[in-house]
Amino acid sequence: MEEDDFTLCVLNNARKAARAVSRHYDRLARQAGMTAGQFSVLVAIRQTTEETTGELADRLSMDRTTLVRNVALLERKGLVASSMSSESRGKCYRLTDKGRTLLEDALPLWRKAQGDVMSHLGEADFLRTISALKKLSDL
Amino acid sequence: MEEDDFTLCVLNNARKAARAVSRHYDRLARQAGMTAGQFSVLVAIRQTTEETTGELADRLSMDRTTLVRNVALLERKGLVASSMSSESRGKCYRLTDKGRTLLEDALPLWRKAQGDVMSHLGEADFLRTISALKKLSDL
DNA sequence: ACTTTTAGTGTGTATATGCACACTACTGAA
DNA sequence: TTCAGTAGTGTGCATATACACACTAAAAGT
Repeated sequence: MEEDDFTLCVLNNARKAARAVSRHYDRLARQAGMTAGQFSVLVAIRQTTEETTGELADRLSMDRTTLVRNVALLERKGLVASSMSSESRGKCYRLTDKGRTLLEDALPLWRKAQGDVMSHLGEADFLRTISALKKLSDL
Repeated sequence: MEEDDFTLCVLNNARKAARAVSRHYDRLARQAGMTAGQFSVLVAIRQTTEETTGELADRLSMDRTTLVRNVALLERKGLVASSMSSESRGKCYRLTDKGRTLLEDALPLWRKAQGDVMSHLGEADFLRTISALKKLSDL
């Protein structure tokens, strides 16, 4: 029967995994003067051309208002600049030079973190894990 | 060569997945008057016999101080009670009757959430995903 | 023209997360 | 017996997360 096996709780396992991963990347990111979350947003903005805040938030599976505050922080730090988009009445964001440089500094640390996970999981499981996470994201 | 493919960023994907899953479970949990995170901690405490705060935190891959505040909140809500352990100089936690009842109320919602994920992933992928998440947790 | 819909913006409040730090009390060795 | 180590506790600060709510302005219907 096996009802209510909490070792199979997706919530628990997903949060535990995210906390563990975040901690690992965070410790490295701090060496470059930012948090892991900030790194994620910077990367997302770098890939952006003309995305509205809501679209960017969707791409990160993040609440729009969460992103607003994250980006506001990055603007205060001088890493990101915003302006109104010509079409589509939305804001758009871009990295400042400082932001681009900082991201460049953080890249070797990111590569190390990725390598750490890779060697922890093994190459085959690494790709399977990524794809499992992606599938969960569009729940 | 394919250097620096951020679609393979473990941090990004893990956080995205956790946000998506948390949101889903959270919306259901709120119907029972708690958050998804509180549900997780309540479940963990229910399984506890004589665990110190640090051990409980480890089991959740959560920082000890984060857990302290989560539990303090649950105590204020009257769902959890704490006392000093006889051996091992640590605190130990237990559900109050109110906590046990609330958890009971939340169970059908939890089962629905698990079912939603199950049907989103398919049964085989479900188990593979859980095991991938577990592996990430002890990074 | 004006009013409604709609696509976008931001703020208030509550919770979650973790690092740095400080505190307390057993435990054991000089 | 005092004192260093250690296993535990909690707080200050900064950030992250999301829901409810309120606001603004473009688009579109009448």
